[in-house]
Amino acid sequence: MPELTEVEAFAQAMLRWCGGRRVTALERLDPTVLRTEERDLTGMTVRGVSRRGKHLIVTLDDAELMVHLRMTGQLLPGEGAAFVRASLRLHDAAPVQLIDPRRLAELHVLAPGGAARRLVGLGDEPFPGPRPGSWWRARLGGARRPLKSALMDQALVAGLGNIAASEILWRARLHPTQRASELNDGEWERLAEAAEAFLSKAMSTQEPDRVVYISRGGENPFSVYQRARCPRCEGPVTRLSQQGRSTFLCPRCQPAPLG
DNA sequence: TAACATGTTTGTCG
DNA sequence: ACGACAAACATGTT
Repeated sequence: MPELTEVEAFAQAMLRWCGGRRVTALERLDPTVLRTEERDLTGMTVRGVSRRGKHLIVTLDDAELMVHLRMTGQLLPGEGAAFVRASLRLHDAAPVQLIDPRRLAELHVLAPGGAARRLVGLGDEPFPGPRPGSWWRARLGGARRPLKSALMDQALVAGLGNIAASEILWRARLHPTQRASELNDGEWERLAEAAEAFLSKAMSTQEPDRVVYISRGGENPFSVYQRARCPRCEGPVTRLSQQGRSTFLCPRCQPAPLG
């Protein structure tokens, strides 16, 4: 479900759902998602919610709750949803459910400062932007890997996933297999503008309290991801495989690099 | 039914 | 050190 913009939307929603509330219990309905438990949250008040890459961090009086939703995790206030793996019960507010059919999500209850310690090595934040072309060049330009692979490397830039990478490259008219180290300054600038445009548009699409990405049977909000035709040139969208993941591109708009 | 899935980690090999 | 690849995690969707 989530990449940077969805986690950001979840973080903002979490602040509305839990901000200033006192925790009455952290219910663990499935033992696999609760990976770390260094504190008992009972009685603590939620002081803030933030995001770092694809990690969501809830700050409490004497603890931090760090969540990674991985592929299929979601957060939703209420009770009785399908696939609830944990539930944060609150005083005078609906509980917040961690939902994850696939059970790959991670929940860490850490001592203060624990999240930052665990996130050492995570790359810099592209959002909120804008970031200039030189910013992207400084972080990705040393990689001789395909540009898409570098974009998704969380140690270089934090938060971009498989969909964002395809969408940003399409907007920038850059080919996914192009070596990152071979981009020129104009191409870095195009990447910078495309990233800013994609991230701000994806954020503006999010509705308060209804964080949605690709919804089953719903509209596809993307330009190339799982699309048949390029909305810019009407040409066919093609798919290739990189790092075992599908990359979508418009070969007309994103010409393959020479050599 | 087999292939695929918005993510990350670990191990292997070049 | 860098990078490509496969498998693993565990299960729903197409």
